[in-house]
Amino acid sequence: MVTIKDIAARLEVSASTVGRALADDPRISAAMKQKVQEVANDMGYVVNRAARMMRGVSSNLVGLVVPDIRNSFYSTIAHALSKCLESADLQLTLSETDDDRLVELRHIRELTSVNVAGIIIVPTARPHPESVRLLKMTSCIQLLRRHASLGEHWFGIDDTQALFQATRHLVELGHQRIAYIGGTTDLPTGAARLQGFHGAVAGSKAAAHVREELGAPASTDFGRDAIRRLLALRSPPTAVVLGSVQNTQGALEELHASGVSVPETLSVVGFGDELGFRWWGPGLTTISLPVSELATACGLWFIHQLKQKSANPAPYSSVSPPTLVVRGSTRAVEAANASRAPARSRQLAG
Amino acid sequence: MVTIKDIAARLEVSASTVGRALADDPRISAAMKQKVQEVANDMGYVVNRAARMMRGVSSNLVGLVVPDIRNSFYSTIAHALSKCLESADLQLTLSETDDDRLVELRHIRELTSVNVAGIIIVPTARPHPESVRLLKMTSCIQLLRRHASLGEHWFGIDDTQALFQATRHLVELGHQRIAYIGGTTDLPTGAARLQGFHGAVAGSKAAAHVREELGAPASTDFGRDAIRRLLALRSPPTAVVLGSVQNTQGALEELHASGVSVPETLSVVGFGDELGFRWWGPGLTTISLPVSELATACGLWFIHQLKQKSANPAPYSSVSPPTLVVRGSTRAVEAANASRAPARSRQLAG
DNA sequence: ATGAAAGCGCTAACAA
DNA sequence: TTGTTAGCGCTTTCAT
Repeated sequence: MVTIKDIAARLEVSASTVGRALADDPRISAAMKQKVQEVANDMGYVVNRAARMMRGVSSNLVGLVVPDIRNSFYSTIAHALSKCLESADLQLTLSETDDDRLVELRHIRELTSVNVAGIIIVPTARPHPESVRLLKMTSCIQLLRRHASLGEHWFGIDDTQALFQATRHLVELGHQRIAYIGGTTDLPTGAARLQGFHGAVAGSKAAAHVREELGAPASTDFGRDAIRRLLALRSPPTAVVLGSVQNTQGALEELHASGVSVPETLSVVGFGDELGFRWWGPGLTTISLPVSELATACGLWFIHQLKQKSANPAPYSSVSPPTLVVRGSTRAVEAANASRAPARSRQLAG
Repeated sequence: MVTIKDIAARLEVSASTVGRALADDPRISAAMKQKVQEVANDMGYVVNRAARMMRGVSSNLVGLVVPDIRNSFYSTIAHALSKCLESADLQLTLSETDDDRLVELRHIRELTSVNVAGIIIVPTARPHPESVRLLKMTSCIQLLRRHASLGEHWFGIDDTQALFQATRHLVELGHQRIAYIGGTTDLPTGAARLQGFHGAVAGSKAAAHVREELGAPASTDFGRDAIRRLLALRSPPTAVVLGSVQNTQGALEELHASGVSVPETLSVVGFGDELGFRWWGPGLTTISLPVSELATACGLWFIHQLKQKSANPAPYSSVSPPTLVVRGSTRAVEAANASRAPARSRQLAG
């Protein structure tokens, strides 16, 4: 490895001169800078970040901590952040937690030990106290999910609004037996989405016939099974709204496999707008979330915050609005349906 | 930050004792190790990797360099590697090149400057000479794509075989006017796939009626446009085989949008087996690639190689076989079709 | 079984 | 404008 000393030796100047020249220090003459640059290039010099870090400067590494990068939400985020941080000469490191707080802790430990410039995290449901302690010492931004103990910096999506819109759409189409398939309320996102769902049916005729299937949000299997259970009911729902991408994917597979006619028998509103949702059956009506924009906003803010380098940057949080994309998988309950099915339900309710 | 010295001070021993205890050095008494561990935990000590690295030890960072993490190939790889490396206490850093050799160079520079333990890379078509030089100094494994200048370590897929199988399937179904949509031959993968396609039609009646649409493999738009062009031909193909995931996705969207009946009018073989390909129209017949397994194998090998820490590890490369998954989007040319269409083609060929 | 001390490559305070 | 020197936290001889 060629070091600053090697360059200094070759030019017969001191190491600090070279160091300063490389750092574009105003005290160094242009001529010297020029020469240093040349020799550095010639010898193939690359800074040793480790050494630099020992002088207190934090690294140019930014930790991204997500549950699973295969989830397109997170790969979209990783991409957007990577692009964004690149312009500030920052490198992204990737850590996957699998939604396990111990794995999360291990990764956070790792990240602190390499002195990351900061951490952008989609936290697990209840982070380990030690994780919390470590994150307090770093500049940390939360993404999508928000956990109070991890500080005020948060970029997220209005999950309540998302499910409210989705469900409202079904209510307005006249659906009364509406089911929700989504994550449990452990995660703040799960709770918020469920709340949106309830908010939308509240006060409508649908309120009495609502059914929830809550499970692991990151599992396609759960989505599949939930659909199966719903279809097996004596009076199955006429519409279903999904509360997570994976659950949606599982549900779509099951619906496709079981040959249920959508939207004739069942209206479906998905969560997220994955590639392929457009061509699922009649086209999936779904909630589209501005994930990429969110991540970019987060990255920009992170860089900004880093530049300030004030010990306690102003807390900031932002919520982005979701959009409902209406395609073919939802329609108004048919007259026949409306007279037959609700009659049954009414009995149940009464 | 609590350092080794702080622990030493508290225990009233020397820093080296603490260091050794933490490193589980055999010369330290069990009792001392015990005490050191306790105090370290108590004070919340985390190693300073930068300091450690200055002592010559390379970091626990492994650079993963891919074109675009949103591509599910690469996110699958990132996931598998991350899981795999985690067990060896290694961290993955993520770099996206966008298939731009200058961006690639920047990232590789960055990675060398943080002294990564190694780099796992899906190289661009023609890496910059400086990139090549830098990579020579690191332990580097190539994934999927292979560039001779980057050494012998490579884990990939038999691309030729993949397209051979896919195309052969169509030939055996009696198709004669078969089109190929895929990447240009700049990339070794593109060249290999095209070769597989040609190999499969060679000697068959289809050989004379083959048509190629070569473009950007990472572009869904190209797939969309290519399909449009093919359908507009006076004598359009009866079957099409795809040579990249994104091209496939674009093609599927276009076919869905334009309402072409598959497989009646056109048989389609996709590339890769994405979530959603199963439910596209009649189910997409496609080439499934063992990407996750590949990445795991690569990760395991990387760890193995790291442990050897011999200067020149034995070069190794491995090719994994693809599998053809037959679903509804391909079928034998109909009798009517077989008599009508080829008649036309034969005139063209004659 | 433990301690003292040197030094990794770089930066920054202090000198010249 | 450039040089000298100290020290970041850790590992690793060499001593004890």
